[in-house]
Amino acid sequence: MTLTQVSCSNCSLDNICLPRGLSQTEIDNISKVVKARKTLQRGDFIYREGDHFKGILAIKSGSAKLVANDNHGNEHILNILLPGELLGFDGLSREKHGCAAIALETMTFCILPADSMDQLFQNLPGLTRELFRHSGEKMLEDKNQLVLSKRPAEERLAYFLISLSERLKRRGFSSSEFKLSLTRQEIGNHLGLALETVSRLLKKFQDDELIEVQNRFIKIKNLGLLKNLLQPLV
Amino acid sequence: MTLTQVSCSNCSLDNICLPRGLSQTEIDNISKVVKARKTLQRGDFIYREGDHFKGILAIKSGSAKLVANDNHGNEHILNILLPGELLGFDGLSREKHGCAAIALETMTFCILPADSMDQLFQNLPGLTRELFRHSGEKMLEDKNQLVLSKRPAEERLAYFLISLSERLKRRGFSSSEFKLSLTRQEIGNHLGLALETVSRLLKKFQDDELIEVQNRFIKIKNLGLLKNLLQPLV
DNA sequence: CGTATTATTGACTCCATTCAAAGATAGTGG
DNA sequence: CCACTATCTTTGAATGGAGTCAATAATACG
Repeated sequence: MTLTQVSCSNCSLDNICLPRGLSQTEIDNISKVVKARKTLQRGDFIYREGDHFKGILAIKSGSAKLVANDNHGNEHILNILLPGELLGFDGLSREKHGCAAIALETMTFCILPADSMDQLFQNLPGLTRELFRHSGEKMLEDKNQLVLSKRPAEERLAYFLISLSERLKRRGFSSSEFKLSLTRQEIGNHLGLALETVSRLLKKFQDDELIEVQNRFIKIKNLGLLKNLLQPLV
Repeated sequence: MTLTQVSCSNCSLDNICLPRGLSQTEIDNISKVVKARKTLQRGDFIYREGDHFKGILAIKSGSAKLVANDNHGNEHILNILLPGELLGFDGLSREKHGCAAIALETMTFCILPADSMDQLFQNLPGLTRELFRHSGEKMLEDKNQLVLSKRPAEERLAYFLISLSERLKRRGFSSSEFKLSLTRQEIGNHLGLALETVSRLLKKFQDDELIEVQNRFIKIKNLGLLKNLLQPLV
């Protein structure tokens, strides 16, 4: 993979990515060390479990999944990452990645290289705080997922759809219509459900006129009712 | 609660707490801002959900639980914290705590105050890295829990016992005999199981001579066999 | 010593899984 | 462009693991 210099100040993600809330000088400083990698295709590894930590990544376009493997060869999809979101934190503590990141579709991303991070900590306390903020945010999401994992199948799937919708909205995409770049298998894996259960529930949601499903395209028809399904959460 | 000045350099937790791997000068710098709070009792709140973030805490003695509440009044125990472990990260991103922390038994802790953190980031990149390391560590644990939440009851309980044992060992406590400061209810809540299931499984583990249970005292008799139960994990 | 909380044990029920088979979709090469 | 294949999705029927309900026993606590 080749690296190219990027400019954060004219990036289309400027106010949803790292620099959010930083001064122009600070952004210029970041620009100096941020690199962009070229395009990946569905199934390509962004990094593998055990890979040396090379930095925090920001998704510019496309999406990715974080995957942990147990020693029976089962994949566990821990997280889905959308444009403007950061990944790589799983490599922060041990210099090695604790799980793999895999492209779900054609995607591009930027890198905040590990070797310049210490220097950034010293020069840009604002960035440091922002990174902590982001990592705290990720932890809260994990907590939510953990609470969710104890809830019945219907709630899990409803929450999954709502959460995707809200995250897409936050990034300026349509929150009511989107394409899932995941198979039923992958959704089920992520939520701890059998793929058949996912299929049945999507059908049920459609029958109840909460959503419209066309293969991997989802149209949310009644967000209110969908949210009612997870009354007990949040 | 009253705060008192502490010295990190002669703390009994010196090499398992924050300062691990920092220079003497750096430790002295931390000492200047770290405060200690007085003793809490079982059931006391360390902080509540929604409380303003006041800093990262380090447990000196005793244990605590992190609890999230859904809006039906159900508690969800997200994590158990042991001596030498850090908490408070859930308040880092939004300046407000995302969950509550409650003492499980008599306990004491130190505080790295929020208002001195920016200053520390600038002066002590080593500490910043250490904090990131710790927060990354916590995220890996969360990932493990997430993977675990999809596994059958037996594996979840086995993993819970093994994980406690290993964490206690790392901190210099006995890894084969310890007191659970949790009720069956709380264990079940944490693992997403009914309290009856926890009771039945502890009995089963005892019948299989993996452990010895005496109320809340646990003695691990055959760690190897216990670990076999979770072949598929880690 | 008596009361409240916590733990054990059994019987029954149900949600989600597994197994199985058929149908739809996407991608490939002739 | 169509046929062919691999992959993914839907749907039904049967099974089982863990939950719920209920009653008793043990422990902790004032």
